[in-house]
Amino acid sequence: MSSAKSRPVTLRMLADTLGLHVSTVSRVLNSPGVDVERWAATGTVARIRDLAKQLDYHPNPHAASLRTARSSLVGVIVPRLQDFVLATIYEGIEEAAIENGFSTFVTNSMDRPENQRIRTQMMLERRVDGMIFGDAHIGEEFLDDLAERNVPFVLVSRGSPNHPSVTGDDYLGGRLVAEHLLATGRTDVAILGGPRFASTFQNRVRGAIDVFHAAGIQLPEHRIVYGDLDSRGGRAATEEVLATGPVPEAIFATNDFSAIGAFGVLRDHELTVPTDVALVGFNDTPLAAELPVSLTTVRSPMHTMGRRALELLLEVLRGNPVTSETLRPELVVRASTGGSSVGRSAR
Amino acid sequence: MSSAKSRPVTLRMLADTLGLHVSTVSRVLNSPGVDVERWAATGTVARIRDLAKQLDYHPNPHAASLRTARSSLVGVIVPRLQDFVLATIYEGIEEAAIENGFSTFVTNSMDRPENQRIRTQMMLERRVDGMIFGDAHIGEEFLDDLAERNVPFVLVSRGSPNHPSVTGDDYLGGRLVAEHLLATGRTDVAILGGPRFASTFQNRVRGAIDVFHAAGIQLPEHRIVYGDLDSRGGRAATEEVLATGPVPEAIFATNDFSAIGAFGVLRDHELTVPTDVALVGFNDTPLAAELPVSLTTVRSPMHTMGRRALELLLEVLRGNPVTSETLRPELVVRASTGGSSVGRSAR
DNA sequence: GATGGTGCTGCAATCGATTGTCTACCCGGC
DNA sequence: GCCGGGTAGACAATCGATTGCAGCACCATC
Repeated sequence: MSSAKSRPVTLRMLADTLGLHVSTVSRVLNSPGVDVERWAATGTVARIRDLAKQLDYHPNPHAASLRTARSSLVGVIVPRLQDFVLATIYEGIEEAAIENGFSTFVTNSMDRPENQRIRTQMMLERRVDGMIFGDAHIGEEFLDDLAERNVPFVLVSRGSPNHPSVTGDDYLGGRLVAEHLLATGRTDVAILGGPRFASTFQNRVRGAIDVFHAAGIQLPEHRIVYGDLDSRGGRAATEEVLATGPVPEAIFATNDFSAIGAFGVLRDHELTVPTDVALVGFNDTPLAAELPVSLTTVRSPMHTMGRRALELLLEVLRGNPVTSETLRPELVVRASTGGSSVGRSAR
Repeated sequence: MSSAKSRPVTLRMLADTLGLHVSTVSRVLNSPGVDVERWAATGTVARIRDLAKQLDYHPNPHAASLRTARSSLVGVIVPRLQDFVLATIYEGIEEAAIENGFSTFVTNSMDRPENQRIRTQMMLERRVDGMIFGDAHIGEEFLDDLAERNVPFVLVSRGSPNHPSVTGDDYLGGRLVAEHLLATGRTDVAILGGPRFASTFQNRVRGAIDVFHAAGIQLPEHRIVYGDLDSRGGRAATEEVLATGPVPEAIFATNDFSAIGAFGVLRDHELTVPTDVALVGFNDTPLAAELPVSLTTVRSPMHTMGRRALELLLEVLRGNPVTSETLRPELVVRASTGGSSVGRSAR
């Protein structure tokens, strides 16, 4: 009745129906384009290829991986896929993986080192060819261990001095924000600084601080609040800013989600953006442009970052030397710093 | 110098160093708990297990899959991982997969049927044991084809009459919203209805319409706008609502992101939420609670939905009969319909 | 006419685990 | 002394593809 789940076509089936040996068929199907002539007569090549197409042959990846000890699999670990930024980076990774005949496993570490370890272990047991980490912690020795065990990997989004990575230029991003704020006349600025273990946030903060410093402005300690930066965390951090000092002229939220939380708090305190307080986010997520008061932010090439990370990993897998890459961010000025009074995207 | 990437431990190594046969070792390591006694003497079992632990043995999944024709892999296709809702569902899927010794591949279809086909094909070539689709389209024959080819799969989030699925009760969700709006005195309501091919949105709309209808209210056609519902789409849809009729008393945005777009448009038109227009979203994403005016919405158990979908798939894989499941949503009343004037979450 | 390519294809080992079938041994019972 | 029946474990085939090594035919060259 039901077209039984017919066993997949194997190399042997092809070989037998063609009266050839599996090895011949294998070589022909694995040789790209022209240099297949090296392995079989033109007619034979055609017959093999035709039959393979006709029967919809696809090699069993488990058999191939068993033999070659390569799996064309990469493991990806991110803090959290719910985070738009990481989801986008992953989309880039996955897209590039497909283009290169690779497949990816993703999992969340929730930024907890023990998860990172366990999940990495699981992926290695699955015999992935390499790993991509989006959740590197500053000063962690885990990555060094892995490198010592010769596990191929690259970092994305967050960097680490001794390992190849693809990141945004967060330091520059931070500088751009600070310069924009200075240029629009705000010198009393609070920063929602994100977790201390993430290079992204720390570099953004450093960039901003350096610019202010160069302008002769020293941000007092209570103006920088560290902590988790989802929209909830942004709310908490902003409350803290308002609780520990006078209302600042501007708030630099080092990601867009925390900016949304900040918006809410400011509104609760009957403070208007941008007249009472200017607000800047980071990442230019789609929401930034669509908020009631559109958000000034820094656009970072998240998708590209993911793509490049995968491509870098491929280089590592090929045994080629690689160097870390830094992608250039771009300031997007909108209404929340008085850029354009319309609540529309500037795109 | 560098601790060479020592070849992984194999069954044969264990067997040889213990002076046993691989088959014995295999059986012992694969037998759970007690009935291992069937295969080897107590002492032998201990020796095998100890050595396996000591050498950190992990079976080569490719070898096992080749032999057993099972991979413990599942493929997941979602419209887009950037979408918080789908990302959360996927997190649930992945979590449950890990607990059951499975691994998952995810990919985006961007809701385009040809992508769905191609990506599914790729996953089948990777020899996944089953598939989970989060992007079912109403009236599409692709899933029927797959079912006919005996590919095990389940649907999640969006349902389809003839295939097992785990969904939220979107119809009920729609009803809850409409009842709440009626109860708070709004009868002229516009609905941002989402794409027509997605059961989720369509059921939410139907639920709302049915309630109004039962109350003797017939929503005019121009009050329901269909189309993509990211924050950008929500903006466009809301503009259309305002352009094609008088300002409604309430807007039911069938997901939270479109509600954010709606917020922006209303603000541009100098309309206040909830006094001029009430606003309701759907999904209760974290942003909903943190918006300047916190958003009334419907909480749907996204994470659980993902978990159940994977568990359902496992039942299918075991050959057990399964029935679709519907998870109960919950109305969360906040400031955007006048529920609580504070911009805080009610949590 | 022997030698040596070269062009095409076959042989067989191998990757690591799973699993149906067999065997050797021990024990008790008659 | 022989038989039946466990127990503890070994043997060997198998999954499907990859790849080093031959082998053979045919032609050209010296």
